[in-house]
Amino acid sequence: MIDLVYIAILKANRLRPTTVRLAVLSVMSAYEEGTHFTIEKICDDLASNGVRKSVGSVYRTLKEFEDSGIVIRHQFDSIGTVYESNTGAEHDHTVCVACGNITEFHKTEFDSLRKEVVSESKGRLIKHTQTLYVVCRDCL
Amino acid sequence: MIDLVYIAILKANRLRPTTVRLAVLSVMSAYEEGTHFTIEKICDDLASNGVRKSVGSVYRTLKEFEDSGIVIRHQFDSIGTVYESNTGAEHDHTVCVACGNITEFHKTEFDSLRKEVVSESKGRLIKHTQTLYVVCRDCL
DNA sequence: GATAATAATGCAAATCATTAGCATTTAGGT
DNA sequence: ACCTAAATGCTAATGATTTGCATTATTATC
Repeated sequence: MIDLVYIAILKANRLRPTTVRLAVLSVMSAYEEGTHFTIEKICDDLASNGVRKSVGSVYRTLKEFEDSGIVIRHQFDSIGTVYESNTGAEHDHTVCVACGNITEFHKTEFDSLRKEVVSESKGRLIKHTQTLYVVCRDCL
Repeated sequence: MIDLVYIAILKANRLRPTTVRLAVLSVMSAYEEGTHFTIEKICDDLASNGVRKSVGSVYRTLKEFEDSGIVIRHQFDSIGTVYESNTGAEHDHTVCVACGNITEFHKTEFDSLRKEVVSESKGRLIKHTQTLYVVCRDCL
């Protein structure tokens, strides 16, 4: 069963392997790596697969996944809340203000600059967000 | 009248100098530069000054100010929506996850890195946001 | 300065995304 | 299989923000 992988993921996070959670993991796994998706998209995809689950449960599930680090939640201006699978790879985002397309980038130079800023203020860095709002190549 | 300055600001943005707008500009001007404030704070301060205005009007006013570039709106994780007067000076933010204190910083090196990222993807940069979530010196 | 045309305001209802309560169902250990 | 704890569905509640509309204020015109 393919579900074994999902069950393992859930167990690793002390979450019981229930139908909602397995189904959400399943539709998520069909997305390309780096895909950003909404709660609504998950619900639609569940429905397309003939899985009828309540919106409330999907909200709860995504929140549990966020708490467990299985997904990361983002809030982008004029886009709203989106999620992505957490690959563990740090990255920032570009959002096209014309088409809404979201991409990721990573430049290590940013990290050292951020460390500088935080050490100058004598604080401790917990996390960061950086988003570049652009008009992408295709929309230009 | 001190109001002359506010009237000028509003006229420059094709906004009629009405009591709500003047009052909001007035309470905003009492804040230190770099202060981040909420709608609720504005409403409270209006009330403290004996100015009774509807919440709806304050929302409308702040949106108009945002559209005009008089203020900038931000959405921070676990803090929500805050505004600040737009001084025209580009900057990013640090938010203390313990006390909620918001500070600003600017490092030009970030700007050139961002330009690099955008030019590599052949897009055009419209704006950006960068927020460092920290535990500040005082909270450590 | 009075007046007509236009914009702004207050108020309450509507909206939107998200959360919570509670009765019912399901999973895990024994 | 059985019991306890957790998960689910459903609906109502929430909180922040927006909107419709009747009333009031501002501006441009005479």
